[in-house]
Amino acid sequence: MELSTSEKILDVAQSLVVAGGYNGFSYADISEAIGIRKASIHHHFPTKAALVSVLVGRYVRQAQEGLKSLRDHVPDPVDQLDAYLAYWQKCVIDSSEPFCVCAMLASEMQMLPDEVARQVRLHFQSLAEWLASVLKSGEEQGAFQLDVSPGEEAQILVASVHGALLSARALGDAKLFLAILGPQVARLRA
Amino acid sequence: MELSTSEKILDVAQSLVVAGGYNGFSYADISEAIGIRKASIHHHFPTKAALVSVLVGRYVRQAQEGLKSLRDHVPDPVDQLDAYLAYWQKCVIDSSEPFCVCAMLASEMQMLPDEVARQVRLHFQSLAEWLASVLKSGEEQGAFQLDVSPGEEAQILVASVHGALLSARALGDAKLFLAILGPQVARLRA
DNA sequence: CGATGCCTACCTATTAGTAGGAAGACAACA
DNA sequence: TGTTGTCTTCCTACTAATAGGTAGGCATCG
Repeated sequence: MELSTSEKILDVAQSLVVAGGYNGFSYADISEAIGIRKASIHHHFPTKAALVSVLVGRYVRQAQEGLKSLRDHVPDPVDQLDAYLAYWQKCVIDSSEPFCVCAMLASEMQMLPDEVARQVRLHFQSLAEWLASVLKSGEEQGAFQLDVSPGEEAQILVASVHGALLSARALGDAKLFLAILGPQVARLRA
Repeated sequence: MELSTSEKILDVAQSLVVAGGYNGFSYADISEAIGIRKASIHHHFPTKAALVSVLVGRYVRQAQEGLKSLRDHVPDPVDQLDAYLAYWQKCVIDSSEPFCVCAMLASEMQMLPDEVARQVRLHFQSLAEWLASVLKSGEEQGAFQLDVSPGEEAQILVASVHGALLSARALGDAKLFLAILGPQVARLRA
């Protein structure tokens, strides 16, 4: 089935945000990409702030669903963590989405519309919570051995993932992502 | 002594880049901040690309000088690493420069002028090299115990530092930086 | 003198956003 | 059945503000 126009707009806008952030794209860019007039985009999303807010909302929801289904369908916490990292590794390798929308926006935090900033903050929190719960389960099963609390270890992982995405992008070296995260998860293993 | 106009321009532009990236500021912003006309800025820096290139060049040079003098004046590799992290911790805590210029620009890599992208890439490389040499010295002295090679461990640290800066910014929590980096350097200690 | 620093005044392209209309889909209804 | 009326989608055409950048003039200083 064909994608609806508003979904096409969101898809294009998302890849533009990933590429250049909130100030790195315009309605004209989207217009050109999907063959529609600028005014038609305003019909679907009255302001840029509203567009990005819907976009981030969708992204956060999809991420939460993905992480939740990972916890539900993959039994082993070690495999859950591996699957999460494999997702990003794939994104980086095939350049389909070589950066996290919320990480991108977090770097521009100070100039984001309030609502978007709030959403980004919540995403960082819920991601850390998910990782903390995975690490805690793994620790209880004796599969992980943590130096600090699951919550603190989760914050380290969140930072490592985003930092590794950034390094890979900066150096144009997709393999760098796993080179950084590999040792980081290896040391968690009991 | 008074700062020269071009240094004032660079200072303001740098804090604007840190806040919002390459596309997050304009000549008008600088003009307003230092009380000078837009055209006068063009007199000092003919194009925005040239301005940012000079700005990044200055930043990279200062960083290299700082790191070099740290290696020269601080004997212990462990103290060298601590001093490097203390520098960023201070920047984050007092909000003087809560993010790395090159990390900010790295996130926008795909839309940067070629010359600036090159400079950012080089900064990431030289930072990793410095950290690798510090880690190697520390390992040889028995002060560090590394799981992987100094080079790989350095890439992990670069990613951790930038990721921690990003998390601290995203959550608006300055203490998060050290909460992430503390355990990371602790595990390196023999 | 010439170079430097800063100015006024201007330019063109692009920005986000608006007003109002045409075309089609889809009911409700006589 | 045809005929409304409304809703959605997209359009042309426009706006005011801002973007980066240019031309040329006026002081000042070595």
